[in-house]
Amino acid sequence: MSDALWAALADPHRRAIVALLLERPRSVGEIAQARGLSQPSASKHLKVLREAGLVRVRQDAQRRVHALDPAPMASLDAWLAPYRKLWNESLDALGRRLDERPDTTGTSAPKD
Amino acid sequence: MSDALWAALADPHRRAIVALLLERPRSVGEIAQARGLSQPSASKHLKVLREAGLVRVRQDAQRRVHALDPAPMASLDAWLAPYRKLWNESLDALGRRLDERPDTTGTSAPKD
DNA sequence: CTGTTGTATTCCTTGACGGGAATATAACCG
DNA sequence: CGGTTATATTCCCGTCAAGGAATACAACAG
Repeated sequence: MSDALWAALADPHRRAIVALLLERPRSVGEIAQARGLSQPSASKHLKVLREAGLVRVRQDAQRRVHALDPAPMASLDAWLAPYRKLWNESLDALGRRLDERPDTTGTSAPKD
Repeated sequence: MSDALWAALADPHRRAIVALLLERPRSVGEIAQARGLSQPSASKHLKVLREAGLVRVRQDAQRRVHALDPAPMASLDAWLAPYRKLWNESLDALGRRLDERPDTTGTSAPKD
């Protein structure tokens, strides 16, 4: 449950990279092109992901093939676990309430 | 999958607040004291959590009692789902995944 | 209305983060 | 060896978020 993990995933580009690597390992160049990033930018983001333990590198000639390491995700899942119970109850209750009363129960809608 | 949600949870103080609210709803002052935050700081963090939809507020006299709304956590869970498969399948298979591309490099020992 | 409590907001400063350009490093090929 | 490809790193800069102090605002008690 390191801060580094959260910080790494807080960036949309990095989440996109992680999603890319979910499909298959890719080189830095592939990632940069796929996400429309400059090469240095991709390299830097990958460094953050590496240091968060989310990604591992294998060297293939001049290429550096990055692969997802889903292990840290498990700690996210563990962190999420206590809340999971809650939202199951909440959604359940909400559904019931909505069935009974079609009313705006301030569920969310962050208006601004 | 709003960035606001990730940004809100990227901060350790805010994760701590969320954990506090998992136990029971609390007023701003209680939260500030429990986490050793100044009152303005607590108020600001709670605002971020509110705007991320993670917290809802009920007014009790002059107090503002904040309660956790676990619903947004569900989107985190959904985001996590594809990765959950990976680490559930078998962590042993990770090594195989990393060596997915057959090559002459016989060094399979994971570095880092 | 006046004072008091609880909370929100503003102002300011500081440090971290991300992007771009240029450059450095590494691995390969001839 | 020199040259080429792939990636990493550095430097600079604009932006943004967080913290502290002071203040504004809201709800209540009398």
